[in-house]
Amino acid sequence: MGRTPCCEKEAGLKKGPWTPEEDQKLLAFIEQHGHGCWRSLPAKAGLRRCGKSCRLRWTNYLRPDIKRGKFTLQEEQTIIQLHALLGNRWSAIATHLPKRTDNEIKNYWNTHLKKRLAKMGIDPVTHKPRADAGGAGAAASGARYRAAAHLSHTAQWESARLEAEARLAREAKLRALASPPPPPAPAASGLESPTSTLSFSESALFAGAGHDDALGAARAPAVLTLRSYGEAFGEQHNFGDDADAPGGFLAGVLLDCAVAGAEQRFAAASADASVGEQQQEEDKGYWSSILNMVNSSMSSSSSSLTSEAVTDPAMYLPAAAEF
DNA sequence: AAGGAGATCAACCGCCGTATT
DNA sequence: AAATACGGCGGTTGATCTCCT
Repeated sequence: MGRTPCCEKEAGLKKGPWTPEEDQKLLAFIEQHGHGCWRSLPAKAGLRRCGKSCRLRWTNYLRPDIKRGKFTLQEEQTIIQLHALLGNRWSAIATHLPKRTDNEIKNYWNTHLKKRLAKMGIDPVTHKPRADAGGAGAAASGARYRAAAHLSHTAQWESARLEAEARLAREAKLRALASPPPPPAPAASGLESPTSTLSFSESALFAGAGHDDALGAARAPAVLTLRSYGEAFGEQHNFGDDADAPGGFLAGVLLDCAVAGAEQRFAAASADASVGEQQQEEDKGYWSSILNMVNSSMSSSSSSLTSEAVTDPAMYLPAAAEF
């Protein structure tokens, strides 16, 4: 009954940090044979490790397509936005950050971003200004609370959509394996995602931006979030009145948090002489870039993001601080 | 220079959903 | 249908590094 017995509990397996020799063995084996079944890999590669440990070492460290080092501002923004949408679903967030591992993103969130948001008076879990923060937080508008009330619903909506995307992708892959490949699709028709609210032209942007099609499609919701920033900004300023539009409310919360947090932080910084000028400049640049994204999408369209807006690389660059 | 505190991050642990027998 | 393995995920830990006193 069942599969062959697992030998994972086998005694004498090594734990702890990997040595360069072990890395070399694992790399050499995978380069030559691929990883195949992780369970049987250690024995074949001559490693006294469990398969799980090998898989982890490969996916988090040895894989050649891993980018290491400091996170860029754009990456930070993406993480914050996606965390607001998806919560602690690090693997889902990692699919939108090419070459970053879920473990790295999780670590970065826990050691940097979470603290930074908390310091700014934003609850890193709800992405709302903390009730006990006072100041700008206490002065939150009715719209902010209205937005908060919809947060859960919106996140669930987006989460369900992402799951549907994944399911459809799996099914498509299975179909592709079972039948000969279709002729190349026309450049811009008939490829709309059945679940995404993103137009093909928007999805295609990623595919044409140096990523493969699958990755481009996977990143599409990130664009959705950026567009939502624009929608929310319009909503907050009476540009639109579609209160039930998915994404808009959530983005409203984020934008509101960003502004309130920045205001509060700057006020605190002014009062507290211990906060250095450099830190203030960093914060200004950080939050103004978020606002810049909003403005970029606003200027191209008040209700939706055009392809021109997204293809403009300047949209992802830090804006000059104009506080 | 030394020691303590805090920050960082690689790796482990335990759980869960899916695949396999 | 049930039992079991496998792969993946998120939470947590602990060794190491860096900064501060």
